[in-house]
Amino acid sequence: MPEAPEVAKVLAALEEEIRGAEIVSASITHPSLCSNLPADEFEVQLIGEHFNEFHRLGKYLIFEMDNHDLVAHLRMEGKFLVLSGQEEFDALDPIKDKKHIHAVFGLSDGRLLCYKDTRKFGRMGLYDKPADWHDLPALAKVGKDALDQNLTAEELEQKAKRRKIPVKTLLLDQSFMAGIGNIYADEILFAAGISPLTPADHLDLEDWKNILVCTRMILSRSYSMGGTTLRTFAYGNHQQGGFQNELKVHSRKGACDECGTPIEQTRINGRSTWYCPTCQKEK
DNA sequence: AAGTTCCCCTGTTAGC
DNA sequence: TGCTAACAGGGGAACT
Repeated sequence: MPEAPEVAKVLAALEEEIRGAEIVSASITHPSLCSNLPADEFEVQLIGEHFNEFHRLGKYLIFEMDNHDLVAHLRMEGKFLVLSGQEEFDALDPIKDKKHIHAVFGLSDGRLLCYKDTRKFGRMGLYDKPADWHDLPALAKVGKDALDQNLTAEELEQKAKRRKIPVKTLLLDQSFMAGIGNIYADEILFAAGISPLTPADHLDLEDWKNILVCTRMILSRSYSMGGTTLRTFAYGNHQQGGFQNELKVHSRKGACDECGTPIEQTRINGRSTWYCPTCQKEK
């Protein structure tokens, strides 16, 4: 479940390892991984390309190459592994690892960049370079990143005032604000003292200022802790996060840290949702 | 325009 | 103990 902090950790680790590297071979064994091109064409177009620049928008990873931009979304379980070479690949566990590697990119120094995704939900798109990477087709519907300093509470309030859906559902809408997933939506609303069930149009400008401050505080804190590892998240091949130890409501059973009221679990728009009925008021 | 439902996947967990 | 059903979840398509 990589959300903005986890995607940022993955991207930073990759940039450290493969910035400037050239792709000399490409093998895609799960064709639907490629969202906008046939897999064979995808493979051909990547040959000779270099990983020049690394960007993140919401939960998307953007690799600027020479003639293309590669846009990847890890969804729930996608991972990039950087292996020293074929020997290390051959030594992988066939059931736990090899079986779930759906793409292997050979680099000019002999290393292998592998994409592993147990549930095959992740996607990659390869596009001709646009003038601005914000213009990439895969990102057309993605709103401003939650950590974008140009994002204001005023525009959130404007967008939200015509929406009757629960505020939690709106926080998960990537066209509203990008980068928040199920874990941080719960944590942000706890920090803001707002019930996830509150209809979005019941919130005023002060509420949105509050939500935006809490969003930035929590996402930044989580990034500094290495992200949240609840199930399987890891970056830099094996490194796990630490923010799961600081979660106040998400996936927690038992008493609220602040007031002792039992944390409630419910389902909002099909998503498991945790909140404190005392600390978080419905408006 | 806004909201709802279904689908994609497979490993893990809950329940009988 | 062993089986099955439910669950986890982001985003996109199709629908009302």
